[in-house]
Amino acid sequence: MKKKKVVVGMSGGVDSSVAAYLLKEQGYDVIGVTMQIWQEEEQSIQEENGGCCGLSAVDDARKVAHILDIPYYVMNFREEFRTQVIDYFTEEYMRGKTPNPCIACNRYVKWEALLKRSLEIGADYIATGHYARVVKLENGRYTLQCSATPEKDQTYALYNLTQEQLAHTLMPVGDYTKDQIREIANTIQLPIANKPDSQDICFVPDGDYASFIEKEISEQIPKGNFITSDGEILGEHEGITHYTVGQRRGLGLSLGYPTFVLKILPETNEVVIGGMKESLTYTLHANQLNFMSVEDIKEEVLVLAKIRYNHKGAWCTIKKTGKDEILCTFEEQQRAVTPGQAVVFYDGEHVLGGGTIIGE
RNA sequence: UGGGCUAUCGCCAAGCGGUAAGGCACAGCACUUUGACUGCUGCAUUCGUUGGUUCAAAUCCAACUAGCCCAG
Repeated sequence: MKKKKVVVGMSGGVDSSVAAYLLKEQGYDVIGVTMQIWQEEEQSIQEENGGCCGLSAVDDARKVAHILDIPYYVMNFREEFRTQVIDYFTEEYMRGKTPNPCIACNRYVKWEALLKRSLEIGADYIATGHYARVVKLENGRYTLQCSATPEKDQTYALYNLTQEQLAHTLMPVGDYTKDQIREIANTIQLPIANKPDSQDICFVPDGDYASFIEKEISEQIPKGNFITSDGEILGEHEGITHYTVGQRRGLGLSLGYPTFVLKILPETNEVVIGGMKESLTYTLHANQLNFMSVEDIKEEVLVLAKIRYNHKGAWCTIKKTGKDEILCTFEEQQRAVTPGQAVVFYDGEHVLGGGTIIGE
């Protein structure tokens, strides 16, 4: 029987390197690929930050591919990354929303552009080093199952994948814990075994995303007023792109009690501020839905929902309120429901689906 | 111009003769493949100024300065 061919997206990090190794051990015909998506920054900065998708990655990934004795290529996805991730990122912030670039990158760059090109070169699957598991259910649908390590579960960032994409996806790392993965990397003596985990937005290595946006659109974001929910002016803000709903630090407002961003109003260029209690809500509306373990939902369903990465999850009932709109009613109040962020629904260990948060 | 009140960290604010609480803000670190949240640590050798009383004053007294309130 002919070996199945799989393209592994290699970032040069521990997880994707071990993913390649595991697949090779499992008998796949493995091809290593690093996606070139962003290449402005200095290599030194990139390395310090351990970006997940930078170009310094190429050197490391190439070394690993050599050690594993698999073919290795670099593919250019800068155009897709620019339109699907960077443009989306800046546009969302300009609209007063808070985007999640990793989710967009996964959906449109990794699982659309990379998958397409991989299939073109004869691959059966693409694989990544994500901590998640692809499973096929009895109803015939593909979905994601939470990683073996709950603390390291990355299904949230992948909720947006389609059935077609999942059918061609392998995530071998999801069956292991982070410690086990590092152990494997050490055992097979990968030079990157102790490379730190990636974090922060990969195309904003210094973490100053607000300045990045101003550079992108080459104009100054206008200042405006901080107001209370009653409309009282509290002070001046640095431009709506500097804020996100739920944010506390960096407001410079001293009202005597902790204050949070409640709403961002791009029409009036105002940022609404209030106390902890005001940031709580029982409900959430979302659209741009994507279902995974089921084709759609007709009745109300009780699910566990995550409204941000690293959210522990909260019980709620979900109910469709339109063709592409859903209402989520939580059993307990949730803090800082943030427009632009994703809400992901879990049916036990499986991803039921998710969407983009519109508001309360 | 009389009379009264108040002046303590960027903001609010304890302190009432025994050697500067706390909250907010801010900074750093941790956490984190998004933005955030959260946690930890730091943050007035000094109490409007100048004198005085006292072993000892932010705390008592005096003058000065500034602000607030009432009377004109």
